[in-house]
Amino acid sequence: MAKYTREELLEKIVETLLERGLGAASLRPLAKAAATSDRMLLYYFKDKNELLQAAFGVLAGRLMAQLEAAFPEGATAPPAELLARLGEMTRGADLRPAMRLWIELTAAASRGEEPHGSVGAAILDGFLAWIERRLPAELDGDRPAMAAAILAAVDGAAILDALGREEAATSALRALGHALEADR
Amino acid sequence: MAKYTREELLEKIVETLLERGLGAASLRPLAKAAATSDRMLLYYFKDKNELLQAAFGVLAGRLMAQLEAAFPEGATAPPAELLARLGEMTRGADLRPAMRLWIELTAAASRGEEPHGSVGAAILDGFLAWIERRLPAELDGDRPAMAAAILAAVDGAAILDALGREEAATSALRALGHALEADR
DNA sequence: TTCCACTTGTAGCGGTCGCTACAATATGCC
DNA sequence: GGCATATTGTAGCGACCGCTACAAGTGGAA
Repeated sequence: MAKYTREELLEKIVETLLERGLGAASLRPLAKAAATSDRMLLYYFKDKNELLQAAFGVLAGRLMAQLEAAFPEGATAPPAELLARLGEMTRGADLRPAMRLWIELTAAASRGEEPHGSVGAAILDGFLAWIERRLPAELDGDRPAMAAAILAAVDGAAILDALGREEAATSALRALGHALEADR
Repeated sequence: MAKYTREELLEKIVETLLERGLGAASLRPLAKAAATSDRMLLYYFKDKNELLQAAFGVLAGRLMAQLEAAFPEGATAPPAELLARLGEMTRGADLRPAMRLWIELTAAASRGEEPHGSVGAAILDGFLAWIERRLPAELDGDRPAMAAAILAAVDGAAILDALGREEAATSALRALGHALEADR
């Protein structure tokens, strides 16, 4: 019997990642936060990249579950409402750390680092598809474009938030929502 | 007479930063790319943070000049057109590296790192003000909110781009532009 | 020419990084 | 109990990090 299973370890890693960010994600600190040693992390994961990849997998699963809970499969909403609710969720206290991590992941991906690039793209595709499924079928424009628009708006607001301009983020989302409402 | 002035050094640092990113910005590589030594960087700048801060200052100035050239002070445009043109510019080949760097800067800022936080916030405020000045005075909603909306849309598109989803970024900008057009 | 301040090179400090070699311990199976 | 296998600890490698001490070189002013 191992002291910790790979999965338990992963949960703690995800926690630490959310709390401290990708920049602070070196083996020894991660291990310490998970009450184990760097040696053990590399026992369960062949290298740091595999560890991160697995952790992001877990995290993406969690996020999807949270989204699902707030917005069950089958339900749909007009773009403006979807944007408003997603904005509210992603900017709330419990998803903030995830959005920060998301920006860090994107930053690393933009420089071609792996596994960040492929992991990030996969998560993004997942979110795009998720949003698209929640858009009414009778939408006049194409739904993929509308899904992309909503995701871009949420991510843009996350950037404003990350720089401490929460009022700007709030009004940006409101203005974009208003525009989407008028657009039909 | 020094071999290089502080300003010449800074120009090359900015170039390297744009090319290789914030993650690769350690003193020795930066110095090498500028054909000098880490020793000299710390002769002209009291530490790495001061160097970065100065470099970002130079970069922000450059960007503003480019924006200014494409969109002189005094000119205004309706939100949809402004968004379209800004999107085109920031996603073009010559501003891409700057947008990547912008995301990296935001990522660092979101973790409270300095000087990234204050530098990033200052640049963001500058852009917001710049956009606001180019919005028609007779805009019905408040102009700050519209400026924030446009900036968020551009930044959101930059995130999609950074993750290799350029088609999604394109259609997101188009959809948001269309919505802004309908909203009056 | 002498002198002094500015500029630059060399070397190295203490620290962290990812990762590995190797040995010790613990655990389940026969 | 004996044994193989799974788990964990200890130690350290070579590379890089930001930064500093110190001395040498350089050029202009007097």
